[in-house]
Amino acid sequence: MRAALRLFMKKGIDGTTIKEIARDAKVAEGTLYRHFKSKDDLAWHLFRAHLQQFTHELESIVFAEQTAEARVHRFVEGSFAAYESDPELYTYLILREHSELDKFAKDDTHPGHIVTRIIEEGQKSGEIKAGDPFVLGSLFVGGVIRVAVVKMYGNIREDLTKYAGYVAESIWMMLKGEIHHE
Amino acid sequence: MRAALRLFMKKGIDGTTIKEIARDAKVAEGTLYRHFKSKDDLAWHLFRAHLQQFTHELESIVFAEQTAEARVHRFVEGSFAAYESDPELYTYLILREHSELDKFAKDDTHPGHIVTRIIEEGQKSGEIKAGDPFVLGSLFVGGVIRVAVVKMYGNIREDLTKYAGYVAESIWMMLKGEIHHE
Amino acid sequence: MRAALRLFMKKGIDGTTIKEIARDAKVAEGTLYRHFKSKDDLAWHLFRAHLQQFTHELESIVFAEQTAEARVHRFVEGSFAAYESDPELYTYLILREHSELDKFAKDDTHPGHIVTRIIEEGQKSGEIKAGDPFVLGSLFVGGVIRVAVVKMYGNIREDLTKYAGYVAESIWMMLKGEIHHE
Amino acid sequence: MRAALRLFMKKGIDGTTIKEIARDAKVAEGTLYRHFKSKDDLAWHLFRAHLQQFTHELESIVFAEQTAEARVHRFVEGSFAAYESDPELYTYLILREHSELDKFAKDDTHPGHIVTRIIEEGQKSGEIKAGDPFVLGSLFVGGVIRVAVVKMYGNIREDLTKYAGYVAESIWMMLKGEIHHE
DNA sequence: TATGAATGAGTGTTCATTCAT
DNA sequence: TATGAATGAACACTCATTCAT
Repeated sequence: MRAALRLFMKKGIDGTTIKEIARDAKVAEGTLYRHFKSKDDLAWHLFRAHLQQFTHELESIVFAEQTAEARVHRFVEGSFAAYESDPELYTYLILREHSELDKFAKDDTHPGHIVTRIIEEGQKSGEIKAGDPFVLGSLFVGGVIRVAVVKMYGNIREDLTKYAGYVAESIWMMLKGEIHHE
Repeated sequence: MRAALRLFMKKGIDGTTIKEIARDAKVAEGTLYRHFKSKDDLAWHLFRAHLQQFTHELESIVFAEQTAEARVHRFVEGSFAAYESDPELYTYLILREHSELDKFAKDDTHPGHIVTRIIEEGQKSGEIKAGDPFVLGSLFVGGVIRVAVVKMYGNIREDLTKYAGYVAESIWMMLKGEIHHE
Repeated sequence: MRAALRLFMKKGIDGTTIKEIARDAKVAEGTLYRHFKSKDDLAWHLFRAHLQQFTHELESIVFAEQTAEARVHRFVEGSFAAYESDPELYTYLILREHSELDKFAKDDTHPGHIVTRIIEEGQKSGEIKAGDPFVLGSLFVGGVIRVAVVKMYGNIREDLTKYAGYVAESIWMMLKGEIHHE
Repeated sequence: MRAALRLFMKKGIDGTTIKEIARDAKVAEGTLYRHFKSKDDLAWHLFRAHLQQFTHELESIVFAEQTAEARVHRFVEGSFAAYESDPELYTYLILREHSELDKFAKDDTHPGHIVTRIIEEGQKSGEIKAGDPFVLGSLFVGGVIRVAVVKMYGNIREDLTKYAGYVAESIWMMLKGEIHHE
């Protein structure tokens, strides 16, 4: 629901009332309860459904590639393209990941897993340097997320897709195995 | 206030009630209002005072160094040491930075500024490669933050200080000027 | 709202809680807020709407008469009839005029204005004696109000309408021009 | 307590906090409880003591006179003089008589009793016309009170003592026995 | 099926009162 | 005796949820 998304993003989940969502969505409050068990349920669906879709799309794009380096590029491009295609939605996804949504079980469907897999497979093949995959994965995915956050706060003005290549290369510098000079 | 910190961290600011804080702190609700004008005021003090102190300390450590590379190391070490010295506090600082605290003015005292300065000065001296400092800074600081978040969620178990050198080197690979290939 | 009226009258506005009103009115607290923005809003509506209606009705009855003496009679009759038709309401109107309602703007719609006009017009025509119209008006309206208050406190037991003629004549003795000695 | 009086008058009893009274009186909150059992006790003392003193003084002045007419004059003069000598105090006495003080038992010491006695004795001697003494007394005392209220709200600007003679004569016109033309 | 008025538990906050110092 | 920090019951008000229409 677009209306709920916009409101959740702007004012947080707790800060948004069912009345507001209903008004913006031009339905009655009671009607929302035919579709969602509760407000939390609505927030959870909104979050979960979109995150899942994003993760799956990104997954298929990324793992169509065979080299770790290409995968990193696809991941960054895919993430930035998604953000720019719907900044409202992705802002919500990023910013509400923690905070109010902590009450819901953390689970498996998360882009972090893509990154972990890129790294583990890359390490196995020697393309990516040694080190705890969670640490390396955090550096990777944390950077990508942060770029979006900083853009959202207005310090980055250009379309993120412009930076995708640069960002992917930078991250690759950080990850690549030292031997693979070639 | 330890109790408030723990609760804010666990359940968010809006999700925590004054009654809970008072009970955990073993004082009466009214007593809290002798020290803080409101719940938001409490959250804001908790956030602001500690963030400021952390930023200032980190700043003096980092800029005691002259080379960009050393600065990056100090930044990572300082951040991880701070986190480990009081994970509760830093988890709160990291997790609540966005979301509920948005209602308070975003301002100047933020570790992000340290990173931006490291990068801008490093670019001037040629130690750090060209590129939008906010993009590069986001990659840097986003990675550091994310490592702490992932540790908090349990996927990293070791003391973060153990990883500081590795993380700093990784980030340095990402930032360093290409000329410096030696 | 009957319940609110009764309670406000008995215990004052500040002394009455929303919970009590809701209980007496057999609705939930929240329901009251569908109809009134706040407790003050409820008190204000109760006060204002009724006072206005009373003033307007009294005005048209009084100024249908042409002589000052007849107007005084109509004013007293109208006031006492109103009181007896709904002592609860008028007790509230009289008792809460000052005190808690001071926070609301004092304005134009008030029976005091009727009295002032009766006196000013009566003085112009020579029917009413000279003197500050506000002083004379206070003697007039103060007496009428006080009779109702004393009845409310139980020292007068009969229906006030029985006294209307006597009271009006008494007031007229006080107001009439000295020339009009028959 | 001057401070309490001023505050009670300005903001009502419920609207005034012990903290405010203590601050204005330059004592600690706890100290007030050495002198008064509770806030209501303080209000009650303030009200009762002053009302009693006023009533007693007025009583001795009024009943020093032997004729009803002179007594009416003394009553009005005494009331207006008291008001002007301390408008703050008498405003409090008049305006808070009902409302918040209803919680305290209505009792005997009240200027209304003076008026009732003037009238009953005047009727016995034939100086004052027939009629329910409470009705006549209400017209009398209600007028006097109202003049003070209207002055307080600003519609009468002169010193009330200036009007005392005029007001007393007016009231006397209303009360005097018809035979006593002399 | 859709509505939105009604509900009442729960919120942040206030403040009369107590009591250790 | 005087203080003022601490208390916690009580308040006005909100809002997720229900349910008669």
